[in-house]
Formats: sequence, structure tokens, C-alpha cells
Amino acid sequence: MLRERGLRLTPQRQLILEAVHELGHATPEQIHHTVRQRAAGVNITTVYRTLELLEDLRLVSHTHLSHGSPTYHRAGEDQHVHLVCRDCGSIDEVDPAVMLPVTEQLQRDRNFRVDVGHVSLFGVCGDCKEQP
Amino acid sequence: MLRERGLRLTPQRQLILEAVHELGHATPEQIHHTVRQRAAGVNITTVYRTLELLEDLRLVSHTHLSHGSPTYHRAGEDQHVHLVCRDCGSIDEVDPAVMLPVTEQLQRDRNFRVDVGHVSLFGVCGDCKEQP
DNA sequence: TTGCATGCAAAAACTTTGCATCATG
DNA sequence: CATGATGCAAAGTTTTTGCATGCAA
Repeated sequence: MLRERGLRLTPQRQLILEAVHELGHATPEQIHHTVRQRAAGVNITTVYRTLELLEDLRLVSHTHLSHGSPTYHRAGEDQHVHLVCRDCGSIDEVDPAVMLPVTEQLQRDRNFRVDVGHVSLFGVCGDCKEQP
Repeated sequence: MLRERGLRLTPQRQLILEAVHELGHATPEQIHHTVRQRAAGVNITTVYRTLELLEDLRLVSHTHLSHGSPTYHRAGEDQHVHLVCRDCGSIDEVDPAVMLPVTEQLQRDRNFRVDVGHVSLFGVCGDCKEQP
């Protein structure tokens, strides 16, 4: 995909994409930390630049979970909806199919096409509901 | 509500809450700008601290729209779901009822309670779909 | 009068930019 | 070997913190 666009395949880019896959959901800083374990010299700047690039290529996607930095995750075929617990911060994933009734209705009523791979739903997870 | 918790009602807090209501969806900086038109001395620090407080009290809520600062909006009775266009940045609001099928299923299957007032759905609005 | 709230300044956290050097294709 | 990519340093943004002062109750 990189070469198609006249771009270069570098070790840094490979490592960063691998880290996103391994971590599931991670901030630029967490990704940087993971990459550094394999290649100590990689700069945080490169992480930011590469994440932006990978997002352009639709290889990763990001969402904002409550406060702080955005988190990046794999994108593409196996999209998923995020369930973010506002109490414990856990991130669960569900099949985007759960959104179908909503996306269809919004398509009909508002002519709005929801980007399902980008959805994060805030709330309270089962564990936290039991411990108020 | 403030007094119930032993907190104080100050002009700054009133103005900030008013600004959130007037603006609909606004970043801390936009809120600060609006508040300053009525009271020039109000500090951005106070805006941040007050928004956090008002969120605690469930009087406002925030969501993250793509990149940049979070946006704050009124919360409480008249909750709404946000439709954010990734192309033109417009923010539309819809009745949270559209989410009912999803929230019910997640409640059943995952024991996850969705905070409907906090939902933002990314996608492409009708206007932008016609102009690629 | 009490102590919560504010303003100010400074620090912290996060992200972007410019430029010389490196290394992919 | 041309030019896209990286590392470094520095600047830009956004948010948080510490502390003295101010003011609501």
C-alpha cells in the first residue's frame, strides 16, 4: 500500500503498525513505549507522523476516550464498536452489527452515513455497576 | 444543586453554564471567549475548573469531536445524540430514542449501560455525501 | 469569619514544525 | 543517488497545579 503511493517501507513504520495491533487500543505514548522495546532510537515524532499516515491509508483509526490523548487501533476488515467504561476505563469491543438498527434509521431519516468503525459508546460496564 | 454539596454559587459559574447553553457545543476556549464578553476578568483556568465541576453535577457533558479540544454541552433532561460530519464538521442532534435497540441489546448481552447523553456518531452528512 | 473559589503565573502534558542527516527504492 | 523519512531540538497548544487573595454563605 505504501509503495502504491510512492512512499517507503521503513522499519519504524512496520514496528509502529505492529505495536498498534498488539496493543489493541493505545495512545501515541504507549505505542512509542512498545516500539522502543524493539528499537530504542525511535522518536515520538515519528510515531505521531506515522499514525497520521497509517490513518490516511485506513490501516489504523483513532477514537477519543474521555480525557487525554486519543487511542489508536487497527482498522480495515474487522471493524468494531468500542464500549468504554467511564468508571474503570476498560474498553470492550462488540460487533458493529449491533449498530445496524441505528445506522439504518439515521440513513433513512437524516441521510447520515455512520462510520461504524469509529464509534465509541460510553457508559458503565457490568463489573462497575455492581460496585457503586 | 451547588449548595446541597456545600459549594458556592458564583457569577463565574453562572456565566459559564449560561455560555454552554447558548453555544450548544463549544470548546473550553470558545466558552471562555463568550464569558469574557460579559465579564472580561474571567480566567480560562476557572472555565476548566468549572466545566469539570458542572460535569460532576451532571449539568453539562462533553464529547470529543475528531481532533482537538473536547466540546461541552448541556446535559440532563433533554439529552441528545450527536451526529458529527467528518467532512464539514457539522454537528446535528437526534433523539436518544434512536439508540434504544442498541442500548437494550448491550444491556442484555454485555450488561453494559450506555450513557446516551454522551454518544457521538461520526460519519458523513447528507450535504457532504452529494459533493465528493 | 470560614474556607471555597478565583486569578495569576508557572509547569506539565501533548502535538507540531523546521532542518540537517539518513537510507529506501 | 534522488528524495522521502527520521531524529533532534525547539516552538506551539492545551490543560493542570500552587499559592495568595477575594468573596459567598
